[in-house]
Amino acid sequence: MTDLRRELRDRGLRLTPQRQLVLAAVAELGHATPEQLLVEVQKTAAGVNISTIYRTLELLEDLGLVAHTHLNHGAPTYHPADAVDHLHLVCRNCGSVTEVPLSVTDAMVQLLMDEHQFSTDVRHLAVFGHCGRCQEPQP
Amino acid sequence: MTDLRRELRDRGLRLTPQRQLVLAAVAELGHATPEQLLVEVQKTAAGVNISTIYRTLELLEDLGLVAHTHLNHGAPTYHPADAVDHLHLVCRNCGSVTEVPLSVTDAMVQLLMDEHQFSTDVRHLAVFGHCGRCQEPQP
DNA sequence: CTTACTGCAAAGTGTTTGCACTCTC
DNA sequence: GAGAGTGCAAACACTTTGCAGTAAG
Repeated sequence: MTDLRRELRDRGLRLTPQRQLVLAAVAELGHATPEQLLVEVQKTAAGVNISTIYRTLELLEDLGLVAHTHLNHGAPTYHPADAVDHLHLVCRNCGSVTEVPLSVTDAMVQLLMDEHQFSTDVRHLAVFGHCGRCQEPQP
Repeated sequence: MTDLRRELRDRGLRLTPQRQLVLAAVAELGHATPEQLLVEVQKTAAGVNISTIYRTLELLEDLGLVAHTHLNHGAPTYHPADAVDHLHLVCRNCGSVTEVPLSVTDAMVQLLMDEHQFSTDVRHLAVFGHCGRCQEPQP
């Protein structure tokens, strides 16, 4: 909160109720789409517009306070950047999103760095497949 | 091609020039957006409409002949399903897409299966980060 | 000759932008 | 007060849909 104020001032930007509310909503909801965040924010400030949500999310992402992932082919979902200690498993059958520890990617991340000089941004990693309850019908 | 005809007939569907052309374009272009596929198809058949591209891609994906991946937050890219022997590395800075052997994911895929009963669909895996030429400026 | 398929145009999502007004600093 | 930030409405990019005409079987 005060953290946000400082981050903003350092860039000559301003702290507004909207920005505080969007950041709070991202923290509150876990992973939510812009539309869902709008609904949450409007519980407190009914007049807030969707375009403000988009502009604010872009800003907060720039500041490194939130991150987004594409979990489906619709709208992206946003979550607090510091809560990124998990990987998203998206079931293509039932749509469920499971979170697992990031450590499962360690070997891959290491390989990509060593052999391809590629530094993986784990905050944007979503893995598609089929969850335990929806085991793939043999194709 | 004859393969396509059979696949279609088995479902009571028809082989049309449009469907042949879209499948050929997917094979030709590697990974292309619906819009790019339209342009390619129109080189041969100028009258083809974008909605036919979408409908055909959905059908071909259903038949298991093509697959798609979201490499950026715009349009998805389609590629032949049988050419899926690589993983996409997407640079968030320069936008370049590098292909690396799927084997880099082996350890992760194994872990997800063993510990989370999750079968990974590698055809939809895109990894974001920074390529060798765009090494992440320390945040 | 039946009905799957296509082209067209219109509507639906999700996102961005220009502008005048407002509020933070 | 100066100018960053907001709400609004309109534009944009991508995708889907209803319908009447066309063509594959």
